[in-house]
Amino acid sequence: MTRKALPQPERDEIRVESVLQALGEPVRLQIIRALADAPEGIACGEIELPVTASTRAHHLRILREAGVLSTHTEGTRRISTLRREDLESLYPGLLTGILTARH
Amino acid sequence: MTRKALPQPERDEIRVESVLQALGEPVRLQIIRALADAPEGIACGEIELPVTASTRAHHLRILREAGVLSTHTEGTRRISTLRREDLESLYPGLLTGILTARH
DNA sequence: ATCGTACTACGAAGATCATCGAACTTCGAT
DNA sequence: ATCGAAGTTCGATGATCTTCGTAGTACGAT
Repeated sequence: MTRKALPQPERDEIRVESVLQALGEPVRLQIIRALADAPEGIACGEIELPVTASTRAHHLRILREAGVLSTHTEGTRRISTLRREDLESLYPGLLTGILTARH
Repeated sequence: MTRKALPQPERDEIRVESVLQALGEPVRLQIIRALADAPEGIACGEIELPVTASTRAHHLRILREAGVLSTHTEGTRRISTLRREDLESLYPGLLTGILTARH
């Protein structure tokens, strides 16, 4: 089984603006909440979403390029995980603030 | 001198999604940073921004309707203040996280 | 080697958004 | 009562974004 990480910004390349823009979309917020409940990561197909697979891939790419999540391949699957440490170090409290919100 | 508050959502009507969407825009982030440095509030014309007055008004309205800031009139001027308490209570750490970010 | 699964990349369509100028309102000052 | 300053609203324009279907890639299993 092969394992490969997809390109993503280094911690010091992450910009608030991009992170907030990435998070300010309902579907992507849903993805983040799903990932928060799965520290070991989730395959993108496993997240229940009201959009097609290609749209799903689009949103995951935006989140990854913003630096919000990390993705690596495991066979044909792509496992995504929240970049909790990086986000917490850059914007302490932001993630928690978002995740603890009533929804 | 007349004083009147402009319509804005109650604390329990504020939605994360709207807040994040409001904050995920460069000009609006600039406004928030300016407001954070002025606890007593700022007249919208006093914030240096690379946009015209009407665009400025547009952004302030979005921020107000999202529940991020509060606006009241003072004569012909409109003073805006960050809704720090409400935001801190709803999403603890979020504002601080954003404001302490390198930019 | 062929097949199915999981996912991505591309191009198009429609929706949403930022921006502007022009017209209008409101207030304070002359 | 007229003027100027501060700010808003409206409609239009162009840019950006979400969404989709189709076609394609990569991998594991048969």
